[in-house]
Amino acid sequence: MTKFTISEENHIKCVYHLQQQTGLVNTNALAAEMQTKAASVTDMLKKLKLKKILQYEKYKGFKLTEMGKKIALSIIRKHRLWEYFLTVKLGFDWAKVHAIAEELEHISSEELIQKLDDFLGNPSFDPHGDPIPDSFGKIPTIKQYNLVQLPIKKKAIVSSVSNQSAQMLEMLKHYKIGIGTPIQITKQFLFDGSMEVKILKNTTCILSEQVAKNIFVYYE
Amino acid sequence: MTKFTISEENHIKCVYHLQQQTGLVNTNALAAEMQTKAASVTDMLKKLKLKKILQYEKYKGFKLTEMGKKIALSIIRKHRLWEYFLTVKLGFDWAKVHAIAEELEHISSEELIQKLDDFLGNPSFDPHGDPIPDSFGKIPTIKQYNLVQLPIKKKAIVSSVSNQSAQMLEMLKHYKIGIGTPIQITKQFLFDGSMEVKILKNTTCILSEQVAKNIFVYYE
DNA sequence: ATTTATTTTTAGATTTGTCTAAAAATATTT
DNA sequence: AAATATTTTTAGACAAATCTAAAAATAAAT
Repeated sequence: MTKFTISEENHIKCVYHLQQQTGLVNTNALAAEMQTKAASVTDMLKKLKLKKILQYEKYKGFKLTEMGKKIALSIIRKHRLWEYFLTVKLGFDWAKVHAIAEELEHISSEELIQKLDDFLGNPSFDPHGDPIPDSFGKIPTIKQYNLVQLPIKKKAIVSSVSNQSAQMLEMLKHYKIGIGTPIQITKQFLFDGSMEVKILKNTTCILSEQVAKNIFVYYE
Repeated sequence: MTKFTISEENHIKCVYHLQQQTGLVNTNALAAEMQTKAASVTDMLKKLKLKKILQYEKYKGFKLTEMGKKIALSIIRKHRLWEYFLTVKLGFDWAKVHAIAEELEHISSEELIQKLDDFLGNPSFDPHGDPIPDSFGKIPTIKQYNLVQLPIKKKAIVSSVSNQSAQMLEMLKHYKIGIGTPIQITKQFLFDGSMEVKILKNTTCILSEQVAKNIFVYYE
């Protein structure tokens, strides 16, 4: 795979995210997302078209080629693996990891990413609950559930937490619930939606419905 | 501390290394080391002088200011911590880590480096045996010894290995000797310089003088 | 102490990524 | 469908980091 500049990589990644929502992407949308000007985007589009990253007709909008998608996914893979590393291994707050991963995702070594992936235990989701593509660009299709949806007694793994307020993080820290923690609902209290949850194999705790619906898990 | 471009950082680091050997650095030497042209170096020198990183008089050679040294040391710190991470945590060969660390050293977050340092257990030496400056730029002065110099029975920590041939690495892997491994000489055989070495608290092994002089340790 | 060689700097060009302002294409409204 | 508004592209400029070729300063050699 050819090498790209940081600016090129950022544009590719951004087009990928936009076209997930809208199919075809247009110049102004990309400019807004990239915090740059439409004219600059046009320049970049020409360059990326030449490199066969984009299908692009003047005034008509654009989208990634297969090659372009592959590159986007490899950048997203790096980003999410680094985010996982920063939170799970270095103990960063969820809120801070994105900006740092924006830099780390441009480190080029493929071997580094493969080894990092193994070191982390080949996680399927980053700390924000977004799936981590594998080295072929395949995105895991395992469904995520929040704890309200999780069947009782089913063993599952915490994959993400949607509400990342300080209070929430504080609470999770107290109960030693983190990304990758094995978890199991042992009892449900229907009158208020709260539940008893077994963590690891040790502790149990009671979580309110309010909290439970913000904790996401997957199983199998 | 102000922000610098990757190119600026690389020049600063390079001047630091050169002035360690020669005191004053001259244009051609830096150009050679940076794999660039003398004219490009002159341009960069002007820029760095303006930013008060260098003391520089036309045609007279140059060296870093105190500020410049501080910045150089913070880059070197990052480089060596990442090298340590790559070998000890990700299992990279010594030979491969330098190139990757050249990229990682430019990631800007100070908090990242502080957390990485803690995660690694605040190591004093990188896998090549070079000292890792602390967050104030202080370089550890603890002396390193090779195993031939290490007093018998003295408990020490493996800090680096100078001969990084495949055979050597193979052997170290087999005996589970790595950076950070506690080690102790239990017996010396004067007739051939070989020695019996206790590793961790478990295994012992016999190392030839040839091998022993390539393994570096520190204690206290 | 001249001449010659080496080192360093300047002057001017190039590439990359960005910008502004104006022109061109497309969309929307009356 | 003509007028107006919006979007997109072009044209030309600029800063950063590099280069080549030539000039200037310094060092070495006769």
